[in-house]
Formats: sequence, structure tokens, C-alpha cells
Amino acid sequence: MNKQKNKKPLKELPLGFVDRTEKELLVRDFIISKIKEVMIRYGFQYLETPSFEYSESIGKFLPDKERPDAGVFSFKDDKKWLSLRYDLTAPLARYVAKNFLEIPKPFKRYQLGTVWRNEKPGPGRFREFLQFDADFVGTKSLQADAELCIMISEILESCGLSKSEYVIKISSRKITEELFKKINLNDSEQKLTTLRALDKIDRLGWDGVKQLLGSGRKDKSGDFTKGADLNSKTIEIIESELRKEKPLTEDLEYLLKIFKDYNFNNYETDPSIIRGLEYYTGIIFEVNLKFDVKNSRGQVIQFGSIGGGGRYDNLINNFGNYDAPATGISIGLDRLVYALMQKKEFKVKQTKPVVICIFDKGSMKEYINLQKVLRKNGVSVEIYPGDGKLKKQMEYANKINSPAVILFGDNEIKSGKPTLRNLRTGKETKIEIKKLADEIKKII
RNA sequence: GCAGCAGUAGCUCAGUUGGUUAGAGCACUAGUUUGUGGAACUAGGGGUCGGUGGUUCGAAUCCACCCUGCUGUACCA
Repeated sequence: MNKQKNKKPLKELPLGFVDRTEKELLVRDFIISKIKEVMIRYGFQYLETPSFEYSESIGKFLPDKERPDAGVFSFKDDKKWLSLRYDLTAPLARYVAKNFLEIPKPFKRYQLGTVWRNEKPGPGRFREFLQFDADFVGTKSLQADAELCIMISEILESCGLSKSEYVIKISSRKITEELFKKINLNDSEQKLTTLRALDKIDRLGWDGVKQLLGSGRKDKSGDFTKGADLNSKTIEIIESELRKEKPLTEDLEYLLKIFKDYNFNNYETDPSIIRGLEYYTGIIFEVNLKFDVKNSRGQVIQFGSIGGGGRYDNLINNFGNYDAPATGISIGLDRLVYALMQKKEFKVKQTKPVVICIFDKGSMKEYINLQKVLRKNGVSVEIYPGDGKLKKQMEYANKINSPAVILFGDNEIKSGKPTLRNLRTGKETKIEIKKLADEIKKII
């Protein structure tokens, strides 16, 4: 006999997906409002593209040749494969190509949106998350790259971070290009592995990176990662070239000049900034927080950057012959929210309603009138949304962190003066309905 | 993906040579108080011990596989 179990629906979430509660959402809303303010001041256009695209629109020109179709959520329509977008850059490229003749050149757009990645989630990384992107399309001017850096720093500061709490690290792909020429590295596989290894300097330090450039590296759990297999002499050259102070490439030189004109100095040039993507062609940058970020158990974790970007002059050409050099930035909003929430001084006000207690259903009309008056005067208020004794109602108000309850029983109705009980102090006062809203605003 | 560690009530966790009906604190519900929250006391509900299969007279405990979580690493458009 098969034991028919009474199967209940799962209450668990799919791997890598999370519920987000008010505290986090309010911080997120706050950051978004700041982003929008800055974007408007910088003259960017707001754009929204759909969550789904034809897989081929966002997939065919994917820069990562190793796994052209892996990592996205897809399903088949009647005719074609659709995919949930995995970033906002690919839809932008598609949008630009589709509307190339109509849009202004250069084209500046910003976008906030959820993206999905079908990958194994890691610490602070989910399969559904919110990204913020700003891009310039159709300009080669480094003024654009400079503005992106300055703009993101303005956003972070308007979110309450000080200059000492973040830094923009900048570099250029041209540095590594020149380096590869010098050491005569032509194998594209080795080049890629080398770039990826160099990208990890901030986490692994030069010792770890040199192991990855050579035969490989064992991490602290004992797992082994294969390296780029460069010989030790080449590795020496790479290290000395990237570590020593040397003249900057022309594009960086110019970028710094613009920074100076803007009087912007919260950056570091760092030739070890690489970024994994193959499609970058020039200036690249990364936004790093300089304070420790902890997990729910209070352990400091490897947090990495909250965003970055750079110049990709050839990407949009994948859609055809468009003259669309571009540069852009992506910020992982959820990561930024996560980090900001840990700063003690960063608190977002959560407004909780004052609760009108119910004594007698027969007086409901009086309660409703009172509620109406208070709402009209801008007070967050609710009639207790349930049944139960006064004690239960008080417990509810306490539980939701309500600032006060209003007791409006027979006595109060007769006298026209409800009792306002401040739930933080326990103090009760009888106040005329007219003056009640002002009194409540004082204690919120 | 790879590696290490872990999974017992909503949460934090006890529970060894395998042995009745699996425990505590917090939280929850009701009452002590029929117009008063945070404290105290009393009572109560809540678990197929992550899942499946195996060993055994008997499994939360031993074995195998799987799932999930954490940390590192890889990848990250």
C-alpha cells in the first residue's frame, strides 16, 4: 500500500529567492528616491524595458563565450524562446538598436529594474535582485565616463555616506592590453584567466593572485583552482608592471584631468581593477565601500564592490552596424541597501498608525467619524481591524509599534473628548477631537 | 560547479555506548484583570527530529543517496 500522505503546499521559497520586509524596502525606497533626484539633475532619461526579452535578443551576442545560454531563466513561447533579463545593459543595447533613428545621439538613460540569474546564490547574492544602471550611448567623450563616476559618488553621499566610507577605483583596459603585448601573451584563454586572476587582488592579495597566474591555488576549504600556467618570469613582469608607479595610459590621464576640473578627488587609480567582462574596451571603474559588512551572525564577510562599469564601444554593434560607442555603470541596489542598513546612523522612519480601540460595535459610526477627521489631517490611523477585548487591542497596538491608542468609549463620546494614550509613556489625556490631530503629531 | 561545516517546535538550541509517550528558553493562545500593552504567575496548543531508502526486535541517534542553509572558492552577461 502506498501511504497517501496529506501533502501540504510548500512554504519554502525557490532557491535564491527571498521575501523582503518593510524595513529593507523603506531603505531601498529612500535610496531610489535619491537616485532619481540625482539622475534628473544630471539630465538622464528614465526608461523601462520589459522583464522578458527574446532569448536571442539578449543572448546571441553574450560576451561570455564559455556558456552562451546558461544562467538565464527561459521558457518557450508558441514560437520562440523567451528569457528573463539577466542585466539592464543587454536590453539597453536592444532598445538602442530598435530605436536608433529616433533617439537623440548621444543618448543618456537610466533604469531601475529587477534582474534574474539562474545561478547558485552566494552570500548576499540572490537569483532575483534589483539593479540600477546609467549609460551614455553614442559618445566617445571621456567626459561621459567622468560624469558617471562623479554622479555615483553624489548618489552615495546623498544616501548619507561620507567620502571616507567609499572610493571609486579606476583603471583602463588599455593597461592590460599593453601588458599582454609586452609579455607576448596571445592565447585568448590564458588572457582571460589572467584577467580574472588579476581581478581578485583585493580579496586574495598578490600571493594568491600569483598562484592563480601560475599553476593554481588551494582555498581555505582545501578546494583547488587551476591557474593560467604562466611561467614565473612572466608572472614577475606582470607583478612589477602593475605594482609600480608608472605613467598612466592616455585615457586615464585625460579622465583625471576632467576629475580635476570637477574638483572630484574621491578616486584611486588602480591597475589591478580589471572587471571580469570581456566586452570592456577602455576606462573601467568599481565602487567600493570601505567599512566592514557583516552577515546575520555578526561575522564580517567578503562583500566586494557594490557596482561598477566602464566603456564598451563595440557591444551595441552586435545588433548591426550602429555607430554606438557607450559607457555605463551598474549598481547592485540590494547590496547597497544591505550595507547601508548596517550603519547605525542610517535609520528610515517607519510610520505606524494610531489605533482607535473598539468598545462597542454600536458606536462604530463615531469611530469612523473620528478616523476620518484624523486621516484628513494627515494622521496615520486605523480602527482596530479585528474583534476582541480591549486588552487584545492594546497588545496589538504595542506589537505593531503604534505610537498611541485612542479610547473612545461611552464616557468619551458623551463628553466629546477621546482619551489619547501615549504608548511609549503610558500617559493618558482627554482631548477635544479638533485638537487631537495636532496632539498626535507631537508624539509621533 | 568544487570544498568544508550544519539541519530537532515559529526562533535559539539541549538530547551517546541505538531503548517507553522527544525536551528547555523565547514567541504564540487562554486565564489571573468584563475600559488599558510592555512585568509576573497558571494552564494550553504546536514536532512524521530536512527527505527517501537501508541496517536492527527497536533509529533523532548507525549507513547510503538526495534536498536545504552557512562559509570559502569558481563563475557572474
